[in-house]
Amino acid sequence: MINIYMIENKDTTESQIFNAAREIFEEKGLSGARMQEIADKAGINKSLLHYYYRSKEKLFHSVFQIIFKKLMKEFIELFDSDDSVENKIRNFFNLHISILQKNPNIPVFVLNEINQNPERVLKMMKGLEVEKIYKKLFKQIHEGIERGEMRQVEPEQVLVSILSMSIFPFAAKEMLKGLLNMDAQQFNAFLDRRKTEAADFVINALMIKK
Amino acid sequence: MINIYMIENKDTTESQIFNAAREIFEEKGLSGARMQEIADKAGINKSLLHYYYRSKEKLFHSVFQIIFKKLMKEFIELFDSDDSVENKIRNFFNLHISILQKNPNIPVFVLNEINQNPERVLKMMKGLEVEKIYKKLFKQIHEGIERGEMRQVEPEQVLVSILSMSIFPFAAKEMLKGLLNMDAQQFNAFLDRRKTEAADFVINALMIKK
DNA sequence: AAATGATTTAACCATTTGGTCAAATCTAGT
DNA sequence: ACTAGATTTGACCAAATGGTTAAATCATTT
Repeated sequence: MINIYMIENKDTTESQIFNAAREIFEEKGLSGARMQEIADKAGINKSLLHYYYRSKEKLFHSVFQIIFKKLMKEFIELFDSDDSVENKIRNFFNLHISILQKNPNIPVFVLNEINQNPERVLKMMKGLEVEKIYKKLFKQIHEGIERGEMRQVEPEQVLVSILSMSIFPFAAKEMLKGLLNMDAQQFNAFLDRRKTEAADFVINALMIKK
Repeated sequence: MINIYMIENKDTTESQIFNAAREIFEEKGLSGARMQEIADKAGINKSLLHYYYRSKEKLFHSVFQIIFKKLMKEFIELFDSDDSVENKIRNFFNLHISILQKNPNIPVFVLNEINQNPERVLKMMKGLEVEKIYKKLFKQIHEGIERGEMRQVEPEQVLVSILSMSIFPFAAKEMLKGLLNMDAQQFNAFLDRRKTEAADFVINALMIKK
């Protein structure tokens, strides 16, 4: 079976299949994707898909699992550090928006599948130490409030706001482009500015100014 | 439970079909929905679907159009008023989160379809006066900045942040429940608190305190 | 080069699915 | 009651789709 480090290896048939499947599934979702289309994109016979991954469901599961776990690991690494809250927020928006600019389809893909099949995702999350995403951050926020440096906020709300502000613009990309009347280039520049603007926004919402 | 997204006349066959289609499409999306399933839910024959709506695509289009336009109208009404920025923000989170609590599937449904078929959505938006969503709000923010009451923010970023913070929690609902270890009831209470917490958050991010 | 096991292909298959059609039934106007 | 038009049904169809299978080909070992 494929693992996270094999995605890059473009030589093997298995990774060719995997990468083709990843592209198609990201674009069209589970029910929208066609096995024939994946085979075509991988440049192989449809039977070969079933030779490596016995069914569409299994192929999808491998693809989804790897993308989802990678995403979660990024969140965890960033928020589980001993860095200051302010630095975590700045680094998060910077890094995370940059990653999604290169993989703009991931948010809708993941959100859609989560809604379609919550059990799968919940099971996956149990395998990861997801509480690492917020454990330290929440403690830091509580301390900040006690010290009188931060407003009386609910840490869960802050975390959700941070995730919202970085993920949603990608999920709603096409709508926002239409709404704000931007072309692809302008929207990309908007996202570049957002890396610091969103961080400033959150920090100002959080901190009590002197 | 009756809410504004249901079409008024519940008696006619057409509205029965429409409501069944709305439920199934919201849950499973265009490619995931089955005409037979919609017919079953409407309590009618599958042929009747094709009698009223000639094809799956046409049925989907009617459903999507109505949901999307209603959604946009809400945004417009709220932001196009002469209310203060602060009131607009408070009213928006209050009203919008309440509506989505009753229709929690709409965000993923709409976001997914927007990504699948951006042209359809863009065409729809041209029919509405979408610029009304931000025209007055942006002017108010610019004035607030000039008066020294608001930080030097980019109005577009603020609008996107507001939309993110209210819509994303619904799109990511199942993931957030898993992440924060909440059951349905706890998550609903979380959303209730969010109506004011999110508004406070944005207002604090925006305003310069004395 | 023969044998063996892994990989790849082409031809099929069964089911699902969106859609059609002609007949039946119901409704309203005369 | 009769007719015309709208509504509803059940039987059917063609295409699409996920999946299977047996045979062919390739690579490796002996």
